[in-house]
Amino acid sequence: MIEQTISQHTASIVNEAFGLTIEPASIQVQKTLKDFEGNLTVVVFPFVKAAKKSPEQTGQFIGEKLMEVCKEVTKFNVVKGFLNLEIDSNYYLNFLENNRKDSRFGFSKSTKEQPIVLEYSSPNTNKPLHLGHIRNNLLGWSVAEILKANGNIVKKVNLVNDRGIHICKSMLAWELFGNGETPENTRLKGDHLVGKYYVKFDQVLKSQVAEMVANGTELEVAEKTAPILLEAQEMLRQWEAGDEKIRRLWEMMNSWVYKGFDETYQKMGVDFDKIYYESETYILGKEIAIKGLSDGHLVQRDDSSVWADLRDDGLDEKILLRSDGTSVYMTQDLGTAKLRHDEFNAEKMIYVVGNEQNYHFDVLKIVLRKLGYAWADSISHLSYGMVELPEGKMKSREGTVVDADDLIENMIETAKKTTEELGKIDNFESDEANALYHTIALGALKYFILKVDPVKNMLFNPNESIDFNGNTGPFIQYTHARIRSLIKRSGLENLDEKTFADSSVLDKEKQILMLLHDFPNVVKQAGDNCSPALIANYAFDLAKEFNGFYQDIPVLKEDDQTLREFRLALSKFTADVLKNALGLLGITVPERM
RNA sequence: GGUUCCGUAGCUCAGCUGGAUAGAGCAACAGCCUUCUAAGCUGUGGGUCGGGCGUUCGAAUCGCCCCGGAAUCACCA
Repeated sequence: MIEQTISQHTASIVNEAFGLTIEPASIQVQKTLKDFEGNLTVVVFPFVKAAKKSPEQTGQFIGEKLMEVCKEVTKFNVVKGFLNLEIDSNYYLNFLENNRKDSRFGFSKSTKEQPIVLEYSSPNTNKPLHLGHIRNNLLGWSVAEILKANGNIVKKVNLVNDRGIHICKSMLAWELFGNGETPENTRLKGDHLVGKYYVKFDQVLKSQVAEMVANGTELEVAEKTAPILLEAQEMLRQWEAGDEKIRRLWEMMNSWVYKGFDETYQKMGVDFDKIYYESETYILGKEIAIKGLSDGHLVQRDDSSVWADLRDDGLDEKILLRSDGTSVYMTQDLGTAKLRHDEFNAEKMIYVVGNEQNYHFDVLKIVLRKLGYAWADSISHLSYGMVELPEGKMKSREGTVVDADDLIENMIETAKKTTEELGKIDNFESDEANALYHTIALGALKYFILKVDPVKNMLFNPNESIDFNGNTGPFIQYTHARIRSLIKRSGLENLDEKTFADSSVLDKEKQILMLLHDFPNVVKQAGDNCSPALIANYAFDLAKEFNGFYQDIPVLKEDDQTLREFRLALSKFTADVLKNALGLLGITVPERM
């Protein structure tokens, strides 16, 4: 990388001339601002004191020295404390030569042996997926791809929350009011059917509570003792006792949900290497707690409940075993963490879970550390913000959730409508057209979600839907398609044997080359920060730079054969990088659109 | 109340390991389709980077204090 070369040279120049020892990595070499001449800029303020010269003189001095030792630097100028360097176009042409045929440009080879285990999705099986789950799923899948691109082995796991009181609520309501409805005889997607009865339960519960209150019961009491709620709790007890009839009902309804989820997962393009079911893992963790107690890391109270005391770590006390000896959510997570760590020999374990559980993961790590597990610090929580609607938070009770399936269907419909209006598909087969609608719709949705920094809450306005113009997935897809068509029309698809060492390069082309040159860095940074947003914004910058330039330069009409071929090669490489970048976001690029 | 996170243009978001005149897109306005895809391009207007103090050659970026918003603090998951 040219930036590093310059850093190193600068460090040794500064060391020799001013006696200042400085880490090359801490020297700032950044892109030169648009309005100044040059490509890369060294910030020389940090050396001024040691140089005992003015910033301008210091810059001048370092610039002259750099010209001597660094052949890639062809010119320089100094503005205040900024040393602007012009980099030899041949450097970027060589870069193009050496990388443009590499279909995995920007990605590292796998060098690791231990995998990173990444958990995401982790749905409840009592209702269909909504927009919040979409953010989780897209983030998880994309981060997995980005980590792979950085040479990691990644195992994607899903811990399905398939048991508990919420499931029993759906089951009970279906039993009472279902009239034998099934996905087959209602033609409803299984998860939606089950979700319908979860809502039904809530309605009945509410009316029972209202009735009790009207008859003089206190609200708080009513909310805890409504008949249908007691019945659901009884059902959970029977489930835990292994009651055959309840188990059969449970299995049947869960199987409906899984089928529905699979369909949604498939549409989103996400998948898993392993699926855990909480019904199989919820008992784990108890032993860990018991052992922790006998090892003296935990304390037992008079009612025989078991607690972890985290007050030394600035947190509170946390219960791990109830007085009846059963485990809580935290205890289960201790168990599944250990299971996962042992099963995969994981180097790292990442949990993609919403930021409402930040506290939970803080506690989880500290408890594991307290219990003496050395790998506690290999756990990290990839926390992400909520998706909010213009009215505020999504609330399932108030019917303000944006359903995942509905949203995807709407987007595909919009993509279809827009495409037809633009008259783009006149010569498409219907299969290709349908595939295109899906590609564009999902491209828009994925980009919309992933371009936002994960830690931030984000806003989704269903009325405005998702745009296809501007800083969007379809814009980048469009740029790619346009390049592919350009190459196709040129009849020069195979440029692999050509070299462009002597081509003249325009400033704007250099800008594009510099962006392409940056891609491996961006991938690395995205990996370090687990942030698809960096990739998304990079892809947009690249597409915009390309579009803005080649819009007005006639590539195919160019008389100079070498220049034409150079521009085509640059275009093709840009298309490949766009494809690679979007691939990390799960966005596919169409050949034409 | 304690803890954590967020606050940048009318709206949605970049920029944050301190660097030059804070950037995009949308919306608004003005142009560009006999020229490789107009899902595009070019231009105009729009900002006390929530507020204050501090650190320094330099702060949207770091520290402290306020203000506003969110999450969380269960023998729920």
